[in-house]
Amino acid sequence: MAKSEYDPKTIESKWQDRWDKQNLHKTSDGKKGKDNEFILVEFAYPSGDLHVGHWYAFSVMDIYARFKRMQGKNVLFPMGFDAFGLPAENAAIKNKQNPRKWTYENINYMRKQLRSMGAMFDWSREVVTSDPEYYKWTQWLFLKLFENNLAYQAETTVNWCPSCKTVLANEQVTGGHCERCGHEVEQRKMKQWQLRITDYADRLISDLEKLDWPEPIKDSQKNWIGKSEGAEISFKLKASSFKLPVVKVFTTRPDTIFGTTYLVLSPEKALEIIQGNKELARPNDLGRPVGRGITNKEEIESYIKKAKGKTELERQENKEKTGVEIKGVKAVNPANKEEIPVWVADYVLGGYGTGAIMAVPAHDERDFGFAKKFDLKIKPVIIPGNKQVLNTLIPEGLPEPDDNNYKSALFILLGRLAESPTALEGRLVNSGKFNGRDSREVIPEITKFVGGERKTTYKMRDWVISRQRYWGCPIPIIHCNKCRAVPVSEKDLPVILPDIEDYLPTGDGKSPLAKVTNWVNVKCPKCGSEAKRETDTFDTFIDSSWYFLRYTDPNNEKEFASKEKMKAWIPVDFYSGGAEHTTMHLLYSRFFHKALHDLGLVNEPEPYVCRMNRGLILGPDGNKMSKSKGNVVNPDDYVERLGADTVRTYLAFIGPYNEVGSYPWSPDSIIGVRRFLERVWKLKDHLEPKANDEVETKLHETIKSITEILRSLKINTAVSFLMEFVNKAEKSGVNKNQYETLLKLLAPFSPHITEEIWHDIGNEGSIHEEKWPEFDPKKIEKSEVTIVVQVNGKNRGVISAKAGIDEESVKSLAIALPEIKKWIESGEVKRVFYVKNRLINIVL
RNA sequence: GGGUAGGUGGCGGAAUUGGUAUACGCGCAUGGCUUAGAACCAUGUCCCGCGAGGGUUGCGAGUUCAAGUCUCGCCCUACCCACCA
Repeated sequence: MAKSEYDPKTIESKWQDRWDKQNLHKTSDGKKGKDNEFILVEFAYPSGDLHVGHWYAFSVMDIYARFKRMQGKNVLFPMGFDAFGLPAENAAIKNKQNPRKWTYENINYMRKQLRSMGAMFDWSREVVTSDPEYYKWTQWLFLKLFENNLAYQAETTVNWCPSCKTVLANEQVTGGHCERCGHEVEQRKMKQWQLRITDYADRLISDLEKLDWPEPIKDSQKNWIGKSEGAEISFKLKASSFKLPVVKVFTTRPDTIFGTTYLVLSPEKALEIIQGNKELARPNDLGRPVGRGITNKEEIESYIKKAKGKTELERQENKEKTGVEIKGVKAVNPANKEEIPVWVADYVLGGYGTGAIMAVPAHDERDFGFAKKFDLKIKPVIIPGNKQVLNTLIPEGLPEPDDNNYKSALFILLGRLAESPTALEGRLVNSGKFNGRDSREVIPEITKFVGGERKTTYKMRDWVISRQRYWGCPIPIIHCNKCRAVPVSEKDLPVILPDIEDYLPTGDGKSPLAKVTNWVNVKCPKCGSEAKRETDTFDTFIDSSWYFLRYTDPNNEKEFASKEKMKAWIPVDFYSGGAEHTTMHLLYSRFFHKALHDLGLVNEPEPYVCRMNRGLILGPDGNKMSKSKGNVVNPDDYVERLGADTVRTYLAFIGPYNEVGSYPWSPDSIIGVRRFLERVWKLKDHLEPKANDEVETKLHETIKSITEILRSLKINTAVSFLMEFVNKAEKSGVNKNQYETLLKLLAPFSPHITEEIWHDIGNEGSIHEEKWPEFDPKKIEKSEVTIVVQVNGKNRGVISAKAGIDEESVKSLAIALPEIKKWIESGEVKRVFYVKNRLINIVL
């Protein structure tokens, strides 16, 4: 055993080669006496370069997977590429490259980089979503949804990104901008393929209860789905000489209906009504266009035109309310038969609820703002039940309302309420026979009274899945004039994405594939007449909605995955990924899985038992890494300079992995980890023949702590426990046995250096196939404990004593201490609190 | 405006869940080895005070023998969502 320098570069590539040759990371579908454990990390997007974020995502989870494997689990830890989609295509176009060529070159390069991490990925199960062997099954699964009416094509208002020249799903628009390119998104009416995710809204919420997920993730999914329960209530419209249709409004607060002082229609809804659209507003008895009762039609039409021209961004930036009254028309409040004005305003959204609201300015801030601006009536109908709120509304000096002054107090109260609305609960006033009732309790009764219907609405919309872009999975549908949308027959799958020269997005609402006439023109599979292929491609999130299923059976040519293999691995035991996917991929794939479950294609209703969102690595300056800020850390440089083991262990050490924190990369701190590994390395030349008892105790404490901590992924403290042990070992000496245990504990973090030393000190076989050390509870039982002595809750001294010592003995030992004596002399001991083996507090 | 998570040294962060606050690492300081460096070694490092001692977990109150941890009020930060009735 020769003394040598720690040289990670040589060691790391040496072991990576050997592990490959030994097939060390190949996972079988079941091992005798071992439980299967599926540990999943969101697969890589082939953006071209492995950045620190990838390292953080994969290498820390690799530590966890290795830990589980050493603990005796049969661990599946696969890797693949989410290779289709906008970002790859946009990047390829920017680099004037064919998207296919660009993507596959990136994948090859990234595979190499991923290898340098020394992760235990089972590459034999690799999945690439743009491979026909994979997307054949994406198409097949889609057709199952289509056949069962879970996929449909419909004309709706959709998000259109003029820069990416395609539609986007709601989830892919943030703050009115395209999630991918950042361009402003427009609203367009287009016929698009959609999936009925809204049918699953309730189950997507209720099944969250079954999952072992952090509450914040559940909350934001619930929030996104946005369930709200309320009622639809009809308001009759009235004009001097014409009957007009009924308008339905959606409200969560039917209890406030007596306070409705006007009605507001969204521009979309108003258009339907003034044009006499039959769908939502029935034509009047005379069959005449309903718009005839309206006296300022031009004004309204020009307002609607303007409002619809606004982009999302303009709406958001300009919260100043605008609107126009529909003159000559009144609505009848069904609660009190009052005639109230009808307005059009774009603060009411066309796509939510019924696209029309009853405005209650006294109890809704938005309505209040609008009423103030246009000088509309404000009528309070609830007085606060909350005393505090009540008191802020009563002028000082006025006694609290009692029977005598009730009327005057109420009068003042209502005046105040009309001046500034408060979202309230309390007692109803101005509400006819419901006066005095509790506002919440009365909701069902009032709803019934006005002929309303209980109704639940969701913010979430159906998932728009077609894209007018080249680089995606073709939608396996053939359009025939007679038979309409016909599925491609199973034997003809996959519909191969043709190689084309002219792949640039066209912007005319059609995919570039539409120009490939010899591909587009086909015979109808049903009737055999001339037909055309669907030319849109799938949203990438379709590809990623089921990739984890394919990992269980990646080479199956007959099925997307066999039931048997899925039974062995699904549901995923642990899923780690980015927080940005909480309301995208994570929601989509839960839905997708549920749909497949309903069709009997998968066994489980939920795909992921346990989910954790990881945090973010920031640049050294504390800002999000970006090329423009020049703070991008290239992990390859650090691997080259300090070694992969150092980078992996540093990323584990940087902060807790079980929280969505953001941690700045510190070029200084990482050196501390390298020093630590150097010290582990040097220790091998200084092994003692005999075990030191203190070191032995520390070792077993370390085993215990690390085992507990790794389970919860508070992995940063695991590294510090290892450091503490090495500090101790350097001071007091370790023997070979203890050192080997240390190496095993360190092996998941730093697989190369530990393997090298493991062999260097005379072991055969891989350290990674060793069993995880177990601690001996007897060895961590302390014979001596340090007990803190407090006087009146302040630390005044410590005593050492035998573990398990009783209160009386501790008390007399404590009182005997000189530094305690002087405190006690000044008073009489009244009470004593003793926490076993830890603390005694003497209260004077 | 809504939801969620947080505020602990110069910095990243610990704290057995109510029991010695600042573990571990970085940085810094002093000394050493070295021609020189530091990715080396040793010691020190929350603040005030010469000292006994006192103070300290965003601010203010409260509960408790004991509070970073529990309760209430306020302030601030980050992320996600946002005219969703």
